[in-house]
Amino acid sequence: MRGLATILHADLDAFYASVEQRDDPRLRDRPVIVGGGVVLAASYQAKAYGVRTAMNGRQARALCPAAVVVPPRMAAYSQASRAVFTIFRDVTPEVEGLSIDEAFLEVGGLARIAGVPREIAARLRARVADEAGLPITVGIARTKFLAKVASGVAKPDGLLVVEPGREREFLHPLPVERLWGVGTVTADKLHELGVRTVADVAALGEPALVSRLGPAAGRHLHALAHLRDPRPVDTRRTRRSIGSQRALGRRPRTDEELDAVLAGTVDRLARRLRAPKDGERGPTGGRVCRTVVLRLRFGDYARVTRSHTLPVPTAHTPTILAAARRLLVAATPEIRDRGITLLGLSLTNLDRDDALQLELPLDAHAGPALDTALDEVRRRFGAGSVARATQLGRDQGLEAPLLPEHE
DNA sequence: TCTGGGGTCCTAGGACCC
DNA sequence: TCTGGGGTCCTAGGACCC
Repeated sequence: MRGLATILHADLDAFYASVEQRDDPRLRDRPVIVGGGVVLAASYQAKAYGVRTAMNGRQARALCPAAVVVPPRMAAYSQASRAVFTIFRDVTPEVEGLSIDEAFLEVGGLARIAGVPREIAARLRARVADEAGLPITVGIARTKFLAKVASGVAKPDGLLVVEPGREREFLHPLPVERLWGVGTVTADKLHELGVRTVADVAALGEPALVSRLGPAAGRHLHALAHLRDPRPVDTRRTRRSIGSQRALGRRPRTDEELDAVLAGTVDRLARRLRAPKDGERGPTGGRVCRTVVLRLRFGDYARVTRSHTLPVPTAHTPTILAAARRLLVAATPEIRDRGITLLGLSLTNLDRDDALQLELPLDAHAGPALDTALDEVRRRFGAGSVARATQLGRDQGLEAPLLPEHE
């Protein structure tokens, strides 16, 4: 039973840099850059000099010579994130994490016990400041999209409510670049159509947007410009892929070096699959993957992917490594040709690992160990499951010798 | 600008099946 | 013998986000 949707978008400000300023008083009120080769985060004092996330480190230091550059401490950021998400979930169980530092909170049902949304958000901001020591901006609206846009407008350390009925006057004057989902490419395409504000988008009409941006993006943007966004806060979203990649520099690499990097990457990823940490999206349990994606960046910085889908989902390191190696070997001639500057791997098509793994002695055909195992299968998957599994095994050409005929 | 590392979602073409 | 539409799965690439 959801009441009228009221959605908070809570977004920590300059997250990594704020954690550094919190943990080292000497950094407070000073320009701080997290990351060396490239800027992972910049404090607002550094942003004032034009420093931006993802900027080249040398360029950033040139813009802001007074900045303190600190190496990232990912463990500290994870811990800070968990503390903040604990506060979120204390406000409402309906929390949907978007990333390490932002989430949607549905507070529509809380009016009678917790007050109006502005009060709920003000208390949330105060608690995050007091208990986690971090600045956070909150946008409030009837839809996710507007809440997200509102927090972006209110940053840093702000609170902005888009009042019901006043959505259009808030949204339409904004430049299209403000919209969630519009990046440089889409913004350029819109500019070519003479579109600069959201009002221009709304006036354009869906067919024109679809023909320029494609069906999904066009329809989506058209709906958003007309304030239509039915997406509810979804607490159950789970990860769709995990990945890891490493920049390799320009130096030539031997096949052996690349294989070692690949093996290390597969090992880390497979471990994460089998035993994921409780992340901002809540406990995930064991996972399996079915598709292995090799990511390469050549010497000229062009990127490609090569993928393979396995017949059966797995979290088995050697199985994943074998698939990844085949992809890498197939790409080796091109790598020799063009050089390689990045090697990465993604595991996608994730699913819950709900396969029941039971170890049985080899001679268990009719023994009590088998009966116990089959009881467990029936308990977990229902009375007919053993018979279905037997048939499935036959269909796939397995003899299914352990499964009794009479089921 | 000599360019990280972690993700999400969409598109398009080909294979394959009915 | 040729042609048809609909649907799913796989692969590769691209835009976008933090």
